[in-house]
Amino acid sequence: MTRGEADGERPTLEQATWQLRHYGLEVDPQAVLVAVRLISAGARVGRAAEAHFARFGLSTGRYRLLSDLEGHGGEKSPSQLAADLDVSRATVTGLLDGLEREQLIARRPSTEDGRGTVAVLTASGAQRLRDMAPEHFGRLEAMVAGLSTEERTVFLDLLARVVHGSSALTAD
Amino acid sequence: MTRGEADGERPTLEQATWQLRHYGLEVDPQAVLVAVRLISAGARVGRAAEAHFARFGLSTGRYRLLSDLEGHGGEKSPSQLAADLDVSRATVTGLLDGLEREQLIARRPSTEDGRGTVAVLTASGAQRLRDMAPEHFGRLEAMVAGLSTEERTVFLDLLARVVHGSSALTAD
DNA sequence: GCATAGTAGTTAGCTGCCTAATTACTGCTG
DNA sequence: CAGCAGTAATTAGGCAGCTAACTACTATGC
Repeated sequence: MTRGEADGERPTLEQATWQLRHYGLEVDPQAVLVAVRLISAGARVGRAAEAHFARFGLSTGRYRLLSDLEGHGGEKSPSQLAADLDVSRATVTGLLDGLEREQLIARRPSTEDGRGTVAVLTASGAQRLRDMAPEHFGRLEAMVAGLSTEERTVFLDLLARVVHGSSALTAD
Repeated sequence: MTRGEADGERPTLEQATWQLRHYGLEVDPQAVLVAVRLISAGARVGRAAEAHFARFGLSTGRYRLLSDLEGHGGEKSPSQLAADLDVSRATVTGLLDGLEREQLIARRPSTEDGRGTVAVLTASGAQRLRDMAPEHFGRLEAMVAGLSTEERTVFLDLLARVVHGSSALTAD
């Protein structure tokens, strides 16, 4: 291993510069680095969290669903869940299938809407969340432990501004 | 819609604080926010890039593979690709299958190793990359256009430090 | 009050990622 | 040089996301 640094350093500025020159583009290589490394860092932190979920038989999607349900009194319709988790209704159906199989949630027909269903957090589901919480949040905190409070504030601001910039593009 | 801000602002500090109190944890809510919003921002920017790839019949994985191939003289073994893209060899097999079907790459048996194969970027593959490059990099640049050069430098530094913090956890 | 448009949830089928197992070959070691 | 550990690529099977299409029901508008 000649590589001294982990690969939060990839691609390098040189690689980005080469690439842009190769295509003959007048784009700031540093800007490209910011975008690409943000994607990669997010995925990396996400995978680190996912690894912990897996020990409790959950995935990121399942965890987010349970957690969202808990923060909402333990009951919510699949459509609402899809909207709040920013995934499709079909995905929610799949997540609920898995969670129902393990009895972490239950499905009840809606009393108000004949088409509707309500996902209900079961006692096991709530317990599962409680079991994994300390280590989960501890791990998240550990990942950003290298940043001071001030740096975290700056980071959140910069993140928000990049997200804002990307929304403009997404809103096609 | 009462929501004035896009959802780079979710979860909110209040939500994180509530959750940590609910579980009785002594964890800094701001630290949790940083981790969670980083994951979400990375995914969002990634999806924005993916939307452009889709117009050219590619996915993020396929694009990364083609691009990596191009940066390496157009030839590489699947194992090497898996290592460099940080995915499993099985995933590379799947990506190559798709790319080969569209003739963007070709597979050749390795001359040195009887077990081995070499993925070769075809002329169409190189052309595809050239076709999408201007808009792709333009979009990446646009997403970070809200940050000054100094802010980008700070951002890259902070990102690297969070990645470093997460590596410690991943290296179980 | 009945036809039609819209919405809730599911299903089917795609991609991309994973791990585990399989097959084919290399290379070391006694 | 025979055997065996290791590596290359694929295959099989799983999950999570997607879109599109379908069913069942609601709500609206003549």
